Amino acid sequence: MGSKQLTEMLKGTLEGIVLAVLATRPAYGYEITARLREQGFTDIVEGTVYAVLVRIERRGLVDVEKVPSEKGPPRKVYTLNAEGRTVLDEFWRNWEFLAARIHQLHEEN
Amino acid sequence: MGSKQLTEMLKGTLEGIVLAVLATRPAYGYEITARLREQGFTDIVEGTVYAVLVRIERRGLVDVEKVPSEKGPPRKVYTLNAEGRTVLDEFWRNWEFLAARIHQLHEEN
DNA sequence: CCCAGTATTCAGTGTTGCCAAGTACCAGTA
DNA sequence: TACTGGTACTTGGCAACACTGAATACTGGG
Repeated sequence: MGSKQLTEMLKGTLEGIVLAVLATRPAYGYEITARLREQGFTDIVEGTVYAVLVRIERRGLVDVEKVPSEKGPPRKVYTLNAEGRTVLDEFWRNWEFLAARIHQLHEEN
Repeated sequence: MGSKQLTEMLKGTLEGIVLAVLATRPAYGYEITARLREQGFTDIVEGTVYAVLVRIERRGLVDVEKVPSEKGPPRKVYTLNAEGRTVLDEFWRNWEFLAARIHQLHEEN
């Protein structure tokens, strides 16, 4: 990434970000990467997103379906399932906790 | 930490948090740990904070002074210097960027 | 003299995002 | 046919980071 700091910050949040993207609608890796790039994560690399997807699939947070593409190899479409929604909810709680503490620290400066 | 998720989220932010604490006033490791615990990071362990302090000292973000304590071994008091303030400012920028993206994602759900 | 509280250090572990390269499939073009 | 470029996924190695657990050291009170 542009900043080493931001890279470290993404650890732990990128997974939640991907889950949140999938919560709006099912998607496949290449698409998710593109969407994140549009949304400002300009330096996000495909390999990173795919690694997250492999992980959340192995942990059973998503259902996977292979869908043929006219433009290339088959897409692996990921759909957030109940388990994933639970983890996403936990992510939001943790994020809000952390954001609140950090906001407080920012005020004190 | 209580949650593995929160642990991962702390990567990259804990350093900023410590810098922010030092920005309010100089402090030593044991004290910082205690303050963070009071502020809600109940499961933060001393070893973790000390590791951050070693790192930011090695990178020249703080000035260090050994101060005798009546209650135990000498304290290493850390003071944020100009270099550290620069890194802290960068942290705030990165944090706000990330928080904005994630907030946006939260709205879309 | 031991114990609890204060205060710091350090080796080892697991998770994570990044990097780089490779594989595979298709359409258009020369 | 051969070549290029865009699409789409996989993988091995690396560095950074927070956590664990244990060790060390200093002080005052029972």
